[in-house]
Amino acid sequence: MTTPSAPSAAGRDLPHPHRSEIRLEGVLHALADPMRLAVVRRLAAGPAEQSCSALDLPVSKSTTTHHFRVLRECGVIRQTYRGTAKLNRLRRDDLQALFPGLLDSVLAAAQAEAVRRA
Amino acid sequence: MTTPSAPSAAGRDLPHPHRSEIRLEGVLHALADPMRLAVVRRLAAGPAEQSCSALDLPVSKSTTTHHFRVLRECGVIRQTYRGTAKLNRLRRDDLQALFPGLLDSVLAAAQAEAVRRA
DNA sequence: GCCGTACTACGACGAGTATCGTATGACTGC
DNA sequence: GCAGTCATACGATACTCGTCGTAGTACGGC
Repeated sequence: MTTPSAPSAAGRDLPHPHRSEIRLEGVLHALADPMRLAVVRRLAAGPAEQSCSALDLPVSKSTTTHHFRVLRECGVIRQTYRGTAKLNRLRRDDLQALFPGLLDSVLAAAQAEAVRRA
Repeated sequence: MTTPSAPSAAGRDLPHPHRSEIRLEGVLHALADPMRLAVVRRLAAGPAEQSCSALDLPVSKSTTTHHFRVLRECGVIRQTYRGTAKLNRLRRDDLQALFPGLLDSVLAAAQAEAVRRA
């Protein structure tokens, strides 16, 4: 079937909360899970856009999908399709505008704790 | 029934995690709940030490106790008995030493969101 | 068209948690 | 001693969440 008005590369759209809909408690809840915090740390440290499978979490595919969905629905990451892959990137600008310094503090805290535990 | 090894009167001690035992994910989890975040905000804004009942949360006494316990066990607050009341205060120093700027960022974010919603 | 890859949707299960009511313990003041 | 206040402990309940497996959809290449 021919998609009339949809470009093939980005045919599927995913729902994202608008900047004004992002809630602090949602962001904190999303970051409070170790698996999701690890995802955010790697998105912050590595390339700006990374696919779900590139992060290779130590859980099943289903669970990986679940965590990425939580991060997206809470406004922490933005997801876009690119062929069969889905690319993820941090919503740094939106988070910085809403909660200045919060993301950086959490990332620095995570880094500090990782160093401390090593 | 006479408690044989009754903990002596004024010396009721409550277990607190040592500074080195405080985990980032625990702190974030504690702060992700709206009720607990409200408690922390009021402890930060008001007098340094406030009793449990002084905050007058819109939940039952049992639930209030539960939330204070979570905050204490995650290392966010310190609780000490004073007569019949129990005084709560933020562990600002410990949190600042472990995760510099984190608590202030969260408090500022909560304040910003409260203003935005008004 | 057919197959492989990447991700999703759905249902299920166990663990954790937020809430409550009631009963209990600790302290203060009479 | 007795009563009142503050907070706790315990059990119950309903809900959320993290995890999985299986079945299914979308895309790209053969």
